[in-house]
Amino acid sequence: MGITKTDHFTGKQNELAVLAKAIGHPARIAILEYLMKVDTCICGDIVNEMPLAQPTVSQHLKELKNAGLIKGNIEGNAICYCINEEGFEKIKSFFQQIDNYTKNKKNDCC
Amino acid sequence: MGITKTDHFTGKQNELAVLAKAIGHPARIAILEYLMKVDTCICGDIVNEMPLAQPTVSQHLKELKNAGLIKGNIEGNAICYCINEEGFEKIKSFFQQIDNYTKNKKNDCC
DNA sequence: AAAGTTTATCGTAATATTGCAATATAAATA
DNA sequence: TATTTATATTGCAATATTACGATAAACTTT
Repeated sequence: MGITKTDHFTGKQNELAVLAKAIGHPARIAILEYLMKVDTCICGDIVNEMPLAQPTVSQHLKELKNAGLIKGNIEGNAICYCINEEGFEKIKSFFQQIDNYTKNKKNDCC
Repeated sequence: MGITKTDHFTGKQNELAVLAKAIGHPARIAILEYLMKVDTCICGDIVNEMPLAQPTVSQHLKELKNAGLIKGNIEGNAICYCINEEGFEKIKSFFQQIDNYTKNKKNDCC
């Protein structure tokens, strides 16, 4: 079908899935890494840094923004994108949960 | 196209993308949470806990296993699945990197 | 105003994902 | 050995994703 049955899962599970899914593409990871590297909002050359066509990069940026992992403002004829820490905060607790679990894990059969 | 241009990205970026993508589905998050909750390898009732048909759950388990997020052994006529901490270790450093960045972030225009 | 620059959107093709019914496989048990 | 139980695989339909050319939109510069 290709359609995810979100109705059957909790809001948190769906929210986390959206965030993880957004990270789940090498181009989007490369974009996030680039935004961290330059540490500035004059990011007009993201397209030049990517091995993808401009419309494709634009689409990936849109997805990152929709997921809440980056934020951006219009600045003249350039767009200013940067990391949105709020999005990452939401994922953090999930990984802390995993971390916590693995430290106290009792079973060891696998 | 639907095909990801993995060739143009680094091995790390692709590896991380695979892991994040595997987490990027509510059913797979629910499975991971369940495995943590029960903290045992007698996990034969994952299917009963999920609002999905048995073949669908089996497929999601397979994807989690392929990504290295869970591991499993055959135990009689039941399968023993549990969290594979190695997979999560690989993601951890990426989030630490993000965390580190947001703490020292200089720009604040967005 | 015209031309240039930069990013977004539209349309489309190719491939991937999701989900399930049907069936297969494999071990446990009667 | 036949039946039951539990998981995996196959095959398929519906939808989603990825990528890009063409074009639009919006601002800058000449």
